[in-house]
Amino acid sequence: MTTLRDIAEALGVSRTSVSNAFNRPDQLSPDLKDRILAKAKELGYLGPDPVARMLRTGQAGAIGIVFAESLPFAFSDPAAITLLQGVAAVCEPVDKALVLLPALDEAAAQTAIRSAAVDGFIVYCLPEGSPVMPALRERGRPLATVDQRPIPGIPAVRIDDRAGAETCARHLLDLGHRRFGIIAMEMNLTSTGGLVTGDRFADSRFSGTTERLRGYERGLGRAGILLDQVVIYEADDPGEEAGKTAALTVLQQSPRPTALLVMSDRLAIGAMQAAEALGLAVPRDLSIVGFDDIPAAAQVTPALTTIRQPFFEKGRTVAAAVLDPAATPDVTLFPYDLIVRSSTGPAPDRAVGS
Amino acid sequence: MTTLRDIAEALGVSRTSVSNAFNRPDQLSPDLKDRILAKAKELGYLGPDPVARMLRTGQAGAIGIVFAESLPFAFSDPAAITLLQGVAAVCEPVDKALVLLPALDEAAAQTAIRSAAVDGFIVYCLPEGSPVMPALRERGRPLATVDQRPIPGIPAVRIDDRAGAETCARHLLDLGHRRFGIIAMEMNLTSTGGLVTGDRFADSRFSGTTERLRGYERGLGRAGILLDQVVIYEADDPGEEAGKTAALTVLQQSPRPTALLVMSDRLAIGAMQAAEALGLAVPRDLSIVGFDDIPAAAQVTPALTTIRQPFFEKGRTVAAAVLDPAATPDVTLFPYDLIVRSSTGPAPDRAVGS
DNA sequence: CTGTTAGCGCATTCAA
DNA sequence: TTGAATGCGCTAACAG
Repeated sequence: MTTLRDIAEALGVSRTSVSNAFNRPDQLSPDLKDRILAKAKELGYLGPDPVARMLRTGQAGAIGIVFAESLPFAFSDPAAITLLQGVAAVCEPVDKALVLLPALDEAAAQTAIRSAAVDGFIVYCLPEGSPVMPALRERGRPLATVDQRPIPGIPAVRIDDRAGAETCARHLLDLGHRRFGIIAMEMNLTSTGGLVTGDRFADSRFSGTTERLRGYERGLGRAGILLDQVVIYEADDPGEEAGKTAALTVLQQSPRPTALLVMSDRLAIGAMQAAEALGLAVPRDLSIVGFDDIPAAAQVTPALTTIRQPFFEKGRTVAAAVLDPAATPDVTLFPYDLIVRSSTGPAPDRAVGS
Repeated sequence: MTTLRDIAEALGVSRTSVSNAFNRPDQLSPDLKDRILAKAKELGYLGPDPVARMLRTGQAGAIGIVFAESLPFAFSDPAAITLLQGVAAVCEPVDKALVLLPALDEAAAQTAIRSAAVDGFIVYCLPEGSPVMPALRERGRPLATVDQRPIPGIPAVRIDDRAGAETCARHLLDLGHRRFGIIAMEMNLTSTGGLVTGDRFADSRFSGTTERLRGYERGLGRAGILLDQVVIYEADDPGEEAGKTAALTVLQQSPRPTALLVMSDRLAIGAMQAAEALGLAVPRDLSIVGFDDIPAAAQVTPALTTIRQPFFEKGRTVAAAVLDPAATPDVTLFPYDLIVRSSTGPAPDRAVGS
């Protein structure tokens, strides 16, 4: 392998000059520069080794983003993709590459994190208590979190999930619904899913799940409805299929809920499929409200009522936080909006005066 | 900053032992190991510096993937996402991180490529003649390309786009269509789009675009139809909106085409929106065939007839090629399939015997 | 404009 | 088991 030094020696010039020929061509007489470049080509020099440069300069030129899931899984999540777009939108102009780091296998993740050449880490949706977090802190690089429980001293960006969920519940209450089902996201990475009771969520490792459940609870509480009185099903993964499975069970309870509070749009879309399979018309027989407002939410039929949150902006903001930690507030709370579309309507009981 | 040496000195042991304490804990007496780890913690040692280790070992533990577009754009492409899933599926088990590198700005891309700490590069859909390619070769790392013109000596994975496109044309011909419109993908990164003639495509820098056009040409040729006799519109970007714009123009030509050959599903979905806006029923008044079979193709109404290609598998294959270049054939051609759904039907003229 | 000097932090021989 | 020595390839000061 040819190095800087080889070409310096071959030419009888200093290593600095060779380095300059590549990095600061204007600090060199054009003639010398050309001779150096020519000789470099002749010797098959591949250009300054990026790793050696990093070692010398202390700059990696990349920022890492760690996902709680496996990467193929993460890519199936439209919310994560949009977030990534926001991150990329700020990294690209400042010439930082993006390094994707999965954290499903926590041991592997720790190794990956310890050996990633990055200038900082974005941490997405990690469950509480994950051993990945300590590994991250040990790297001593700037950190910022998105969509997870804020950690003191580390910039966090998120929305008020609890308030968003409460808004969903109130929307349904306002429409006259009184019998509810809840389809919950996973409580932790190894959930097997199934019917659960509200108190189980005390153990939830995912902040979004916990908060949204509390929001539903608070919202329903305004009508005197307790979580014990509602059917809760925890999905076993974030996909549409899991939502369908969940809804199939929830909708066979009696009395059948007239409204479903669903913690994510993907699950909600699955729930709509379940309703169709059961011959239930949405929203006539059943109202469904999702969460997130992923692009598909507006495209399904009927279009999904949901909570919109600004994933792209959130991505931009975390990226900026990692790039300039000093200038970043401890927690950035983004606004959310209830987007009322066609999947929610008046409670059927009401129509018959019950 | 604390280093290996600091802790070695503080403890009066060798640097080797400290290194071993972290990397080969079993090569050390448990007692010494514990003392080292304790002292490391005490001194605030962050663990072996990944960059220094890379320099020493020559392994970056990551593979790069370069996109022709900007990253936010690339992420909006369902095909790219699925490909990425495949790539991730093979990188994850072997503990390689994924480094995303945009190449829209070619100068910036060259710098990014020269300074990326990766063990190899996957190159996706780069236009022919891009200056990014030479920069990539100069790095002297394993390379593999997907969905672009194969370069001798570099493993390539793709499908036979030309044959796939020909299949689309024949399908429509078989249904009795004789008046066609073509909605083409971009010919190069700076296309402004608009109505074009077939010969313009001689200049196309994107292999998929060129090949698919040739395929349409060959297919239509079987019925004696020349490209001159069909309306061709080049979209100015890959998104649905561009497809709608294109179709709006194409469908206002007279005589109006009864069938649209569209080079991608995203454009085709846009074209369906255009048809709807013009009050044209698909497939009664207009047949549309896409390309790629992205997930949305099955979900739109009517469901899109299209060419399915195995993006996930393609991702796995390129990744494997970069990881083990020796074991890789020069070009891997994947199969494709015409998926006939509801967006294509008999030509309307035929019904009235014209 | 050009060269000299001095490490960046580590892992890997090899010998003890 | 442990340690000493060596250099991976580069760039940033600084001096000429």
